[in-house]
Amino acid sequence: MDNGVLLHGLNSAQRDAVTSDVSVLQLLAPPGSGKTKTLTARVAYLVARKQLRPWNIIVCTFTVKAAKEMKERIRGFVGDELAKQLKLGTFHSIALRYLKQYGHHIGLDKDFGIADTNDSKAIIKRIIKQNDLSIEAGQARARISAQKSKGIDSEQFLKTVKSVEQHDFAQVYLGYEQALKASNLLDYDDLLLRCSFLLRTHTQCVSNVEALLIDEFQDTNNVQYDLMSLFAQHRNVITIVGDPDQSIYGFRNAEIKNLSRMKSQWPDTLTINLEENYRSSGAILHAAQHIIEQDESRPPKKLQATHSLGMRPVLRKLPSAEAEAGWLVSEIQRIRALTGNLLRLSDFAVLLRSAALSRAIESAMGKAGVPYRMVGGNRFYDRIEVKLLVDYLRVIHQTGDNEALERIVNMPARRVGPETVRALREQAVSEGTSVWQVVLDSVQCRRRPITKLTEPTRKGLAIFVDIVLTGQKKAYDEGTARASLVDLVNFLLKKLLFQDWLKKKYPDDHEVRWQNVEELIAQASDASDPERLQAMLDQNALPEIDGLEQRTASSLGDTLSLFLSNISLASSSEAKAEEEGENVEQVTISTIHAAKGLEWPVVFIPACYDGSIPHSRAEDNDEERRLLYVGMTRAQASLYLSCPIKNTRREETALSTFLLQPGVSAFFEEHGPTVEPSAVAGLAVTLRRDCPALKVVEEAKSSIKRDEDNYWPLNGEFPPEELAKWDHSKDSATVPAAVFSTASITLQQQQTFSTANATMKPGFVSLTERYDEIMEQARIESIDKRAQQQQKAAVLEEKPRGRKRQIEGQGTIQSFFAKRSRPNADLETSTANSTPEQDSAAPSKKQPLQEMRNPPAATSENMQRPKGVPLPLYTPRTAPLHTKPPTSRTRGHTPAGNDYMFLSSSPPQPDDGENQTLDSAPSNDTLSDKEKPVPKDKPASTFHTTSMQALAPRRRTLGIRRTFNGWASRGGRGGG
DNA sequence: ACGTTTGCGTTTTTT
DNA sequence: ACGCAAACGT
Repeated sequence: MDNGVLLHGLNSAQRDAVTSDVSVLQLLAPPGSGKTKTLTARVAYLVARKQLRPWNIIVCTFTVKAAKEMKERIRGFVGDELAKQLKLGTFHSIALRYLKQYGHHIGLDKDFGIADTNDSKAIIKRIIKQNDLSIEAGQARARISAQKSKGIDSEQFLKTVKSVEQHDFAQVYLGYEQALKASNLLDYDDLLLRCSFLLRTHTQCVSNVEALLIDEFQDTNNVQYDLMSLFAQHRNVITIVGDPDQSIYGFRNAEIKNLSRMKSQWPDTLTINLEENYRSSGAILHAAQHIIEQDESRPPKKLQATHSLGMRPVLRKLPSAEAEAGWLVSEIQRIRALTGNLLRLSDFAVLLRSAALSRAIESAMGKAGVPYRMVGGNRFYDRIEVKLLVDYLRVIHQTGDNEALERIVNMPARRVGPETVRALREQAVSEGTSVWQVVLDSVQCRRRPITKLTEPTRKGLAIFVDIVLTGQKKAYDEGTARASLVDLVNFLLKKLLFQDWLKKKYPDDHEVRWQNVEELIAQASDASDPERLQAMLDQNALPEIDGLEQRTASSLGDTLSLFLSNISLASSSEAKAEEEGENVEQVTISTIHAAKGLEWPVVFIPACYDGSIPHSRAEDNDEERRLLYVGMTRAQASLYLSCPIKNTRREETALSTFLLQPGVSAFFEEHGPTVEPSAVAGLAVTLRRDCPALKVVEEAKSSIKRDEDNYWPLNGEFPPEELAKWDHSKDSATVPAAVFSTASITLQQQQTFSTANATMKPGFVSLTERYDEIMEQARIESIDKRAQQQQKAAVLEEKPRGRKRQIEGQGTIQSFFAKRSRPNADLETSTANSTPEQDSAAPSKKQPLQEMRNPPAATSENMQRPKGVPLPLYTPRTAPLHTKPPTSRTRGHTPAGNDYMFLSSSPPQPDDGENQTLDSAPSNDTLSDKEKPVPKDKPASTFHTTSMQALAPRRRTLGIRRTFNGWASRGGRGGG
C-alpha cells in the first residue's frame, strides 16, 4: 500500500495529522471535519508505514458503535487480518479485557459480573430504605459515580465527611461497595478503576503497547485520563482526537480540562486543528456557529464551510407537541414528494433532548404510516423479557449474584414477595453468605430460615432452585459450547413457560416481545458459534508477556461469562449488526446524545423550549448549548428546529434561550422551504443520486395536500381547520376559545420578550441582511397568501385578534423595518406598543431601493456575522461560490421565488444552467478528487460515510418497538 | 398478614 | 416503563 491510498481525499491538515511523527498528538476536530477518517487513516499509517504491530496498538472509543465503525474503516485500509488484531474498543471493554486476563494479580475473582444501571440503582435504593435516609437513589448513584471518576473510594470519602448529609451519603457509598463485593460485581466505574490499579501495580501488562489512540477525548473523565497515561506509560505514543465544543458528557464527569492537562503532562504535544467542515451547508454551519459562539468563555475557533450556502435552517412555531409532531411528519412527506422521493426516509432524523419526547412523534408517525426507528432510549438488554432471561443466565453462571437473583426469584410469580426476599437477604448478610445459599439450604431443609416460609412460598422457592440447578448442569456438565448456550436459553424458556407467561402478562404486544426473545437466542447462538467464539477469544486475548501469567479462557462457563460481559457493555444501538437491515427505509428518531458522530441530509430538532433544551434539570447551560450545537451540526442539507407553544403538560413554553439571543433569528426561516425543480437537481448532485424526472415529481406532488409549509400559522396558533375539528368533536365553543386565547397571550408575551432582545442588538444591520429580510418577507407573504386562500373556505370565522399573520403594508420597506426590529411582527398588530422609533435600522429607510436589490452577495461571512465582527477565518479565500450570490437571486427570479438552493457540491453554477440537468453533473470530476486540497465544494466522499452504515444495521424488532405501547396505548385504546 | 393485581402520575443525557 | 398506593385474594 502506498501513501496515495492512505492519504486519499485528505486535506493538508488531515494529512499532517495522519503522518506526523511526534509522539504525542492532539487533533482538534470540529463537527464534520473528517475526524474519524483521519484517525482511522493514522492507525492504518502506523501499521502499514511505521510497521507497528496491530496487537500493540490500543484504540479507545466511547461507544461500541464508534468502535465498530472504526474497525470497519480500518479494515478497508489494512485488511481484515490486521484490523482484527488491533486492541480496539470502548474504554470499558478494553479495561474488561485486562481485568479478565490479569485481574487475579490484584485479587479479582475470575468470574466477576458487571453491575448495570439497574443493579446499581436497586442496591442503592435498598440501602436508602434500610437506613431510612432521605436521599434520592438516582442522585446518589450519580454522586457515587462522580466520586469514583475522581478516584475517591468510599473510605476515603468517609474521612472527609463534614456534614450530616455527607455522612448519610457516605453510608450509602459504603453500603453500595459492600453489596457489589458481596455479589462479586463491578460497576462501570469499577472496571476503569480496577484496570487503572492493575496497570499501576503491574506495569508489565502494557509493556507491549506501542501506540495509543483515543477518540472523543473531550469525553474522558479523570480515571480514563489516568488509564491513558497508564496504557501509554512505556512509550508515550499517543494520539487523541477531540472537540471541546462537542463535550456533552459532563454529567458523566467528563473533563474538558483533560485536553490542557495532557498538554502540560507532555509539553511536546503537537496540536493540529482541522478547520474545514465537509458535512453541512454553509447556512446550517453558520447558524450552528452562531449558537456555539454565545458561549463567551469558549476560545474562538475556525471552522470553514466547504459547501455552498444552501437553504437557511428553519425555526418553526407550533401550537402544541402534537401539532409539532404532525407538522414534522407532513414536512417529511412534503419534502419527499417535492423532491420526487429523491430523499429516502432514512435520510431524515429527528433528534431529541430526551427520549421521552419521542412519544408525540412516534404516535404521529404511526398515524401517518411513516416507518421509523428509535435509537437511544431503552436498550435491547433492558427490555424485561430479555433482561429476565439474562438474569437467569447470570445466576446460573454465578449464584453469588444476589442482585440478579432477587430480581428473578419471583419471576414468574411464585409467591415469593418482597417481604420474603428481604428476610432471605437479611439472613444471608448476617450469616455472611449469599442469598442463593440461604434459599438452597432452606429448600433442602439444611438451614432454618429466620422467618418461617409459608408452604406455597417454600414450593415456589423449590421450583426456582430446581431451575437454576438443572440449568447449571446443562451449562457445565455436558455438550459443546454451542449447544450449551442456546440450549440453556431454550431450556429456560421451556421451564419457565416463557411464551405463555409473555402472552398472559403482555396480551397486547407479546409477539414483539417474543421476537426480542428470539433475537436473544440468535445472539446466544452467534456468541457460541465455535468460529466466532474463537475470533472473539483471539480478539480479546492480550499479547503474551514474558513472566506474566494470564488467565486462560476456554471452558464452557467462560463462554457464558464472556457472553454476559459483552451484554453488559453493549449499549443502546448495537444489538448487533444485521447487514441487510442497512437500507431499511425508516426515519431515525434519536436522542441528540446518541446521534453524536452521525449525520443525515435532513434533521429535525423539535421541542426547542426552555426546560427541554436547556433542560430544566441541567446543571450546566453551556453543555446544553453544546448539545444543541451537536444536534444542529448533524444536518447536511436541511435543518429544522421547532418549538411548540405549549409543552406536553399543556403549559406555556418559552423558546430556548439559545434561540432568543440577539441575531439568532437572522439565521432562520420561519417555515419550511419552497422546493423548486432546480433545487431538486442540486440536491441530486449533492447526494450523488439520480435526479428524478419532472414527471415523477409531479406525480409525487399530487399525493400530498400542500406543496408549501402553510397549514400551520407561522405564529404558532391553530389553523381554523384544527379549531373546527375541536368544535365538532367537543361540541362546545368554550373549550377551543380558551385554548385559543391562551395561545395568543403566550405569544404576545414571548413576542415582547424577543423584541426587547432584538432591539438591544449591538451594531447596525447590514445591507445584505436587510436584503435577505425583504426577500424573506416576500416569501412569507406569498406563502401566507396561499394559506389564506386555502383557509378562506374554513368553517370558523376568524376572531379579529387571531388573524394577524398578514402584515400591514406588506411589501413596503416599512413593513420590512417593522419586521427587522421584531422578528415576528406579523404576529402582533395588536401589540401596537412597539413601534420602531428605536429601530437602529430606521435611518437607512432612505437607502435607494436599487442598492438593496443588488446587495453585496450573501456570503457566508456576512451571513454568519450579522454583528459585523470581523472574521477572517471564515471563507473568502476558498469559495468563489460564496462570493457569488445564489443563482436564483442573480437571475432575478420572482421575489417570492425560491431562494433556496439545496446544498450543492457542484461548481458555481453559470447562468445558462449547465448544472440544472443531471447529465452535466460532474460526478466523475468529484469522484476523482485525489490528493488535491479539498475543494470548496466538497465532493461527496464525506457525505455518505458515517451515518447510515453506523445506524442502519439494527434489528427490525428494535424499530417496531412498542409504538403503541405504554402511554400511546392508553390514548389508542380510547380511539379503538 | 402477606402477595398480587390494578390504576395513577411522572420521565435527562450513557458506558 | 417505573414507583406507589389501594383494592383484592389466599
